[in-house]
Amino acid sequence: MIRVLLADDETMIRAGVRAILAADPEIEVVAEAGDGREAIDLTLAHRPDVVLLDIRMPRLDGLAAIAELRRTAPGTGVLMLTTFGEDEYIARALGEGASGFLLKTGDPRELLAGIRAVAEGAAYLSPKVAHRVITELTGGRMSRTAAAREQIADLTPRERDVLVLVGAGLSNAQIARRLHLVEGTVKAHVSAILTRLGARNRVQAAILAYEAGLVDPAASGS
Amino acid sequence: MIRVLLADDETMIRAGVRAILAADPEIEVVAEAGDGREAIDLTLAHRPDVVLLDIRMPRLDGLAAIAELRRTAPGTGVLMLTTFGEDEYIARALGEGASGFLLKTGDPRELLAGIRAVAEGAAYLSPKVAHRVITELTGGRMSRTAAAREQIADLTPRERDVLVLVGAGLSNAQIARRLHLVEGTVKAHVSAILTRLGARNRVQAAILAYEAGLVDPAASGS
DNA sequence: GGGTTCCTCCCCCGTGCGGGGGAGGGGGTT
DNA sequence: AACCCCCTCCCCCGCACGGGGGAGGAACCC
Repeated sequence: MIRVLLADDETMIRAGVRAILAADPEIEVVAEAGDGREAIDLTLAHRPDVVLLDIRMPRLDGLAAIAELRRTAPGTGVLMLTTFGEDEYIARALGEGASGFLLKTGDPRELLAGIRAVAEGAAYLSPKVAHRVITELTGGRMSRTAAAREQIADLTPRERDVLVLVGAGLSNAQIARRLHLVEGTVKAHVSAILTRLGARNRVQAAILAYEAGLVDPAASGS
Repeated sequence: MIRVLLADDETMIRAGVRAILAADPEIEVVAEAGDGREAIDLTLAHRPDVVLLDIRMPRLDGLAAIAELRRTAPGTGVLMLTTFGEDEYIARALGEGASGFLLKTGDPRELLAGIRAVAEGAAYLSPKVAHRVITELTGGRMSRTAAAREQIADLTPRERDVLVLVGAGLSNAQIARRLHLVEGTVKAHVSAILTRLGARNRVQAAILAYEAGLVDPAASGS
């Protein structure tokens, strides 16, 4: 028997999910919450196997609730419920410790499959977002990264050297010392970089470098 | 009916998987391959819904096979089979386009659940590796992101507003117009941001904002 | 009431940034 | 040979940036 807690501020959604889950004899909804705070309290009281968590909720939103749930009830699986188009939260939610993602627009069978998977400790991503999420997670931000890489590809090698250091937050003088150049030369390179990348200032160039994966984050501090 | 292709160089594994899948009336093993090359040829010939792919195989290993499968048979779901301890391949396999991961030491029900999930287009990660993989994937930048988030957390709300625009590459004057402020006020905020974040210039602040997920990439161009 | 923090705005001032243009040498291609 | 691109360095110049310090009003807490 899989015990489920259902947290969503929209009662219609709760009713729908409850109806779907009622059809499965192995799944039992033990409690329902209307906001994040309540979801945490009821989780501690009922100790469900899986918490279905809406991302947007009053008082304490789903994203913040995950972190607290992972601390206070580490054995409980967290499955996020989301509306199509809220992709930007997915990576963060997974980072906070969510085990899966379901689209509210998805097939009822996905809901059951997702709950089963999470109850066993597995991770489950809803079909329509699975590929996007994986490429985003593994790629760093693949869609943007691709564009950034293309732009950076037609920089000269030396310009890329300079761009890396720009991306680390170094001044032209610091870059000059690092590359054994005169500051004027660095300025010339930076100007060339800006025009080639279509960036208006070094901050935008730095962001592009960062998106393309040129920046070694460990070096950002030095 | 879910059509499955089974690719593994060890016949014992194939026999075991076949036995498990035989118990499920909805799943049919349409072909078996002993190496990666064969797996690709048979996939093109039989067009299965899901390919179960061992990571280590002769001729063409599983990792290389994924990439080719994604190109030649994009509609086919790829589910990796792995022995415990091969974690380092997981991230790369997912990056290549695999939809899931199963441990050979796992419960038979995981195998069935994973195949069903992947057949529907969802992603499935085996229980014992799910958490590690997610933390590793998000962790690539999560470790830094966590630090960046903490630093940014103790900015005032208004300072975060400014930082977002700094991260988009806007000048102080542009930020002032956007926020209906005088440029001097923006400069005061930026100065405060730099000292609080320990950044030496706005580029480093922008990188921190970017790492913390504050920057909306769509806005970077304006 | 006094205290704090935040937000807003003001001053001055030094310097780093970014655009303009030019110039020389080296390494390619045609 | 002539050509083009890359890398290096030089000049000037205007402006944006970043640090310093101060100040008033609003909101909060003790």
